Amino acid sequence: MSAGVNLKELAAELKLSPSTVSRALNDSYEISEETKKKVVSMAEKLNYQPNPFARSLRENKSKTIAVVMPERMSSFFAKVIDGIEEVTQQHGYHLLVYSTHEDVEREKKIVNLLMNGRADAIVMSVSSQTSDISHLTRLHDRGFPLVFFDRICPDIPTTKFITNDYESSFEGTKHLIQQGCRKIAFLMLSKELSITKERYRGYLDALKSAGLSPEPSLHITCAHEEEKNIEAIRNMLLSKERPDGIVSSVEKLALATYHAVKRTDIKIPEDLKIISFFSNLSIAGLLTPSLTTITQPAFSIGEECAKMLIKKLTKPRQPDLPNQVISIPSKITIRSSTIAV
Amino acid sequence: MSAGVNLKELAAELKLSPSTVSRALNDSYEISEETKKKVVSMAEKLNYQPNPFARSLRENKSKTIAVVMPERMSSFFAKVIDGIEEVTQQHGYHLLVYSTHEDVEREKKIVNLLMNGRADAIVMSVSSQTSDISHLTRLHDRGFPLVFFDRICPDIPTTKFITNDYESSFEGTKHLIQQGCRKIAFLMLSKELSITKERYRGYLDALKSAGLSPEPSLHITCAHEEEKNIEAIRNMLLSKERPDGIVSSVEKLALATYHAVKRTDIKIPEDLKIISFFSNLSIAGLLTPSLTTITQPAFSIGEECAKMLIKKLTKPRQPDLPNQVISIPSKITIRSSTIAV
DNA sequence: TATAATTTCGAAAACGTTTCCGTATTTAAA
DNA sequence: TTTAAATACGGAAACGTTTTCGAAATTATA
Repeated sequence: MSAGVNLKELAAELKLSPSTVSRALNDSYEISEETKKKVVSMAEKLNYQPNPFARSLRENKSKTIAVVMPERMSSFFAKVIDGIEEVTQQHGYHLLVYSTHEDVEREKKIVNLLMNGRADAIVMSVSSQTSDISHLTRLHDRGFPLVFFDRICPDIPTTKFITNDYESSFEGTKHLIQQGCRKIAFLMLSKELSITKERYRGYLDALKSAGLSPEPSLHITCAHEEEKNIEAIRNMLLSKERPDGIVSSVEKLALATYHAVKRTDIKIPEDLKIISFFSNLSIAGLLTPSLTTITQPAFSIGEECAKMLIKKLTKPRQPDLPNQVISIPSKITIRSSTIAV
Repeated sequence: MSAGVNLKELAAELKLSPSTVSRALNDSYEISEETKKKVVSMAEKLNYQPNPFARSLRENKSKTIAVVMPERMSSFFAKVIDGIEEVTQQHGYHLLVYSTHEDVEREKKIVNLLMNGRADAIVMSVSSQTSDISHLTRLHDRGFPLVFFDRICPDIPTTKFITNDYESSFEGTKHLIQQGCRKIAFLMLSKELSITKERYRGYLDALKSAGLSPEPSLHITCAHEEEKNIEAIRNMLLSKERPDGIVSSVEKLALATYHAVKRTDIKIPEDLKIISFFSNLSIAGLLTPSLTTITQPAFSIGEECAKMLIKKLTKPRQPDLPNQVISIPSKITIRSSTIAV
């Protein structure tokens, strides 16, 4: 491992004290322009790189933000992180990224590890197993900057970024009804999740306002293995109460539905219409038939999370992150899977 | 922000010196079992969390590994990172993740930032623009632990993890030929990339061994926007030299091909057969027709990268990372897109 | 019993920054 | 001309660990 010069050596080379060099590099007003020039040019010549740990130790901040999310293999989360990175990188921040794999125990472990100050803030989307949120409240109670996105904890008084889950789901369901559906299924992740609650509520209200009543056997909760999901959906599709429409509150289950349909002789959209929350637009257009989607503004959500945190972390005397829910609307794109025939 | 006790305060509480407490917590042989118990239990009681920066500064290591890759929105890279995380997490390492967005300037910036020791090692897959590799050689020359995967730099003498690109491409092309294709196109990312070179070579050799000759107009290089790719492929499909088979060396271009085909009346596999390097298996089976794939062992590649680095970083006197290319075979799964008709 | 070895712990240095404090020199104000 | 303020820098402490060195107390050896 190579050394590289440190501040003391750089100072010796310049015949200046370390304090002066440090101040010169940090553009302090106490240093003359002349010596600043000298210091900067020598620093470049010797390729001086400040030690981030010494700096973190002294300043008590790491210039690092942690992202904790349930999975990586999802275009939604990938885009959110891209959005976060876009703004944090401009401010010289680094990103620690963790996947909980939908496992609350892993989530707890990660959060507890992060409590030691390795990161200056956390942006988080909870696992589908997370119902006990004591590890997160503890974090927040300690004054640790924390924002949520998508899968939020409503009870923790901090800033949360979501899409208009209720309205999108309502509109999506309404769209199915307008296209003639009368028995509409709802596919979801764990019922604990904020997003499923909201989307479920939107779905129910849309049914109600159309005079339709929900059918419990048409409400499917996500299992861990894809194959199980496919079979559960297939069974529903072949059951007595078979639906003529599906609202999927999560990308994964829309794909599982297409798999399930492939194993039957059901035709989309003739026998079954489907709309889904979905982020991978390229794929949505490629499915047969192409899928009507509710697209969440993933990149923007990431950007907004990051902006909020950067402001909190870089401005001098910022108040706590306000207890508010910021909603960025989704966009419904109608494709073939919901065309009335 | 909350404090939490530090070592000195913990020591004061125990009426011991900081050095003793430190040694007790690190299970040093110099400390009696009795005081170890006391220290550990008090540490738990006060929820003592060692400051990672003080530790990093003192020990000159960060327990952090950086991952630098060209994009996040790819199931291949997502799976690789999952694999890396799987083993690093077990050893208490953290992951800094960076996306270059296929931009070599961003890649350089990131690599230069990492030179200051924020991470103990880097696992890297270069951008498609990367031809000048001086930023990477400099890193390696300084003795910085560095491994490559997938898109490697052959000229940097360190460990690289790839799949059997040449053979897979050869076999994939051969498969098309066996299914009756005679004019086979090749879709690729930048020609600079190790993977395209190898896969292209496999493709060419397969053509040659079948007595076929390559047609330059059937070799398409990836552009930045998806739409451009789709149009380029569509133009090729409608040109005079239209192919009856396609080998796509990258997932993105297989999807672009399906988009392009949708805009013509060409039928897969009747008029055109296609095979592609592809990681998103669920999607591959859902495309119409389902796509014959060459699946890289993404998760394993990630695991192996991490294992190699962990060994280097945790064992006491390890030699430099050996200059070798480790290949983990891909798996070809034949689906409908290459069925002879 | 005297000496050597072992066990168990403490004091202090070190890691590389930033910043508080002090001070010499120069410039402005009285 | 005398005093006050501004400018430009150095010395040293501090951040929270780990570890080197040393030493006291205990145990084993001669």
